[in-house]
Amino acid sequence: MDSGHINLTKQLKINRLSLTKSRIQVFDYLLSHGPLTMHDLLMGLEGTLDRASVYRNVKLFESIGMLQRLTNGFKYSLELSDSLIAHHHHLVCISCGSISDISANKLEQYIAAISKTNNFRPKSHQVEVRGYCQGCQI
Amino acid sequence: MDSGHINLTKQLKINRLSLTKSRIQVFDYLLSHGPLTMHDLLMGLEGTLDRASVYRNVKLFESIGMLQRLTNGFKYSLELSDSLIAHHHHLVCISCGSISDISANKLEQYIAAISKTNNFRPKSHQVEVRGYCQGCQI
DNA sequence: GTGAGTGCAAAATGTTTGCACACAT
DNA sequence: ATGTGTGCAAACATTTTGCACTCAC
Repeated sequence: MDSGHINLTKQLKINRLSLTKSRIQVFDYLLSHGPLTMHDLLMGLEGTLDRASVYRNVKLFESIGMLQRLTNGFKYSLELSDSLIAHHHHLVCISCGSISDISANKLEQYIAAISKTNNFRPKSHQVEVRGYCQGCQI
Repeated sequence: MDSGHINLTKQLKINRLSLTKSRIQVFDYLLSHGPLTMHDLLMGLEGTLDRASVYRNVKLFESIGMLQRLTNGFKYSLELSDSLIAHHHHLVCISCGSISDISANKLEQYIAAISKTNNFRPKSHQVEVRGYCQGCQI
């Protein structure tokens, strides 16, 4: 899907970086799979792409703000940033490590309201809820 | 200071874990040095404590909810969690760097509600709003 | 006394780097 | 054409594990 690469192409162009096959592959994989561990990303691209290239491009995407890293215990997950996908927050399972996205409009409203009450002009915010996912509540 | 270990002792007892010298050392180090990288923690305890024990106890503290890992730029930091220090959130000014505490009951309630809707059992959460404080909104 | 916790050293994992070749512009 | 990006393999860093010994209860 070329249409899906518009953002990638644009971001790379802005930063005077080449649009390469590797970068498209990493981007596509991130786009089609939610928050991913580096391990999963490496596995998903194994055989197609060298580990070093995955690391290099993840780092590069991070440095130009296309990608964010969510830490979770000793592990972390990767996902495209808000500028590329809809703004959302996270439910992090402290048992199995899975991370789910949640969109919570009311939460946004409350944050806006609280900020206003405190004469604060919000620019960005981050909400992370840690606990047990459905499968880990045995 | 034995008084500082009351919480540690209690938490360990609740979880039927031993109060050991290593655990006291890790706890004390976290208590006296705010958010820390794992590397800093290891360095700080080097010579006193084996790396493996630090990892094991950090993991253990985390598993019983005494310790939280925070995203700090692209690294992670460790710090004692809300169960040991007063729960609150932050308004971080990206201009002057000032940080205000906020307590937001509605936010707490809403986070609980969202979790329920998602069949998620929350244990802790973290909210950070970044923006401009009153004095910096010129 | 006994099981949980520790240090040690080695293994397993995860990440980075140097270099020669290949590809995007 | 030429400088950027890549694969490969080795170096380096981080985290985990097995085992025998020690300590907390």
